[in-house]
Amino acid sequence: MRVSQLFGRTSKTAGNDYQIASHRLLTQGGFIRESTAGRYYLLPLGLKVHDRIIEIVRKHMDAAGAQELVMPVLHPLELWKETNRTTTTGFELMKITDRRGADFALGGTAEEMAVDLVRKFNISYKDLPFNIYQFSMKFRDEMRARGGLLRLREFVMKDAYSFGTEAQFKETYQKMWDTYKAIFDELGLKVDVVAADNGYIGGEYCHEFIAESEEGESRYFIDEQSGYAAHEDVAVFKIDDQNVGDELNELQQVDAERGNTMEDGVKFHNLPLWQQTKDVMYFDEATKRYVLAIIRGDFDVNETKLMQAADVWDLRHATDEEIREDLGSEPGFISPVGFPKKGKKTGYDVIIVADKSLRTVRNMYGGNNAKHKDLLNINIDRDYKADVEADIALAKPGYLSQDGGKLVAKKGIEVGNIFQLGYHYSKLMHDAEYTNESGTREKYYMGCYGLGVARTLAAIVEVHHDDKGMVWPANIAPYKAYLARLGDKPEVVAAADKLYEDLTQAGVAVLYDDRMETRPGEKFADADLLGIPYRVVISEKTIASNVFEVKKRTDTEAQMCNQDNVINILV
RNA sequence: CGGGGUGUGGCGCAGUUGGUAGCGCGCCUGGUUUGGGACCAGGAGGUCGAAGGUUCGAGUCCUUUCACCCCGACCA
Repeated sequence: MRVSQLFGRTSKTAGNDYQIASHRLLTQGGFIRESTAGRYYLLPLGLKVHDRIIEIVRKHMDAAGAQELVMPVLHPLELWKETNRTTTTGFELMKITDRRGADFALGGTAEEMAVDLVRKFNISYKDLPFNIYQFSMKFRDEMRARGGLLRLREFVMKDAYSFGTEAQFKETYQKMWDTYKAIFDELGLKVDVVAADNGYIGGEYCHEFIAESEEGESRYFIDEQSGYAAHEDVAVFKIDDQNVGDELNELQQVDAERGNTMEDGVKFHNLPLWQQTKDVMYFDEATKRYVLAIIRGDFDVNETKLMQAADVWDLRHATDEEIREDLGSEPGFISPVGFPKKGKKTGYDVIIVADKSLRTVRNMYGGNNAKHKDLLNINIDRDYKADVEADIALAKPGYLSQDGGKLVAKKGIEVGNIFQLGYHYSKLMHDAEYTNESGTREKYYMGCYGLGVARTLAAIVEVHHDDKGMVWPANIAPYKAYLARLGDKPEVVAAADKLYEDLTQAGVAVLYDDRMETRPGEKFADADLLGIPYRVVISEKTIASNVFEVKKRTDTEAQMCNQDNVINILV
């Protein structure tokens, strides 16, 4: 491709809106252009890289035995109703109505479609297991698009869906795990594989593939000794016993003229923070229930774990008014002891969720559901009962993992994930069954596997760039070589044209900077900005000494070589 | 959705107490240049995000609205 013909132009500057390296460089380099927030034009250079990534993903998916197909982008809303996901999805479903009034969802993920397709075939155990996948545009009405391609409202996702028996699943999951590792490895992205929360997708466990980056939105922990890695949402850690040997003392009501923070409690009673109860009042808008989370005073509540434990999904903090007027308690003095089962005014149910850490401490102290009233020697089971007891504690840097090593906090870009779905969809959807060996129908066991192509592209730029521009790994660079012609003298033009043709003949993808009257500095700057792996220079000087100048994007020094060498280096 | 901010040629910005819109980059033409983003001369390009209002007069003041950026909840 000749630069003079290339659609999309580089830019020397970028505005203040481009705060993230990948966003700025991809825009300046003419790889992408914003349409509206979260929706981008992918320009010829950007599309080339996008396509290379797709090729690599496809190669590995096919090698893993997955089969590519394409599903409609408009999903009948009926299907989403079947799994009740019109109300529970994390991303807002985009909806659309056709001329007959039929409702469709713009596909944001396609579990229902995959099941619907498979059940049309009346499959048997002989067909299992199999894995189908597609590359398709996904639409998500994200609350906030961010960082250029990092969080889009429209993006191409590779989404795969596996079907099999429960016994077969482990191998399928492992195969996808290995496949993802191989994909990201080939793409030049180091990823951490991290246990995470299934969220709206459903199922019991999943793993995210996260490229470590300051610009990432995913926070996770790693125990570098044991290799334990988990998303902040699900990370578990070792909780030390405190005074579990102590006798249970008698529950005692005391006046407590104190402020309503945890520190105020510590100061007033002169007792350790870990002995205090932390009581956090939530309300779930989805199920209209109050959730009282209780945890040891030196820990914080992990809201994701809490939502899992309480089986709710639209949690917010309760307001002071709700706490006072509906629940008859007092902010800062909430206690599970004698806490109402229902809201007085609203009649909404209250669920008490106790963290496991409450088993590591005895004779706790905390509020008594009234201003300036506290309780001493609170003990679970004896003084209150929890509706749910679970791990709802938030991991923090420096805590010990269950394997004993220190948890180190990291940030990164989630470029892919693999989900165990189990029977989640096959139970919710009718006829999601196969015929087993004895001729009866059984639910199949599923998994799904997502990978965002554009986000991966952005992550690669985040990891591979310097102050001059992008630095593409050779296998996904839009072109292998940037041929910069300096000067427009006929002999220079002739030599450059010839090398361009020769390299092209030899199968080297060359971006030929044939722009007339463009000065050398600008051509070098563009070569650097675009991050093409090799830069070849032809000028009067190189012609005079009968050489070509070749420089790797990552090197500072160029080398001189003859034509055969150029081709050898670049092929 | 909550909080903060911004909308003026393709891009980056200026525009004072309201007086009829400017600078840099880029683009086009001609010329001089050509190894790290040149210089000279000329030129094109803007219903100032949109709608309403106040006023003799609005980029500027008021109201409404839309879009975009940043922080939070969410995700490939």
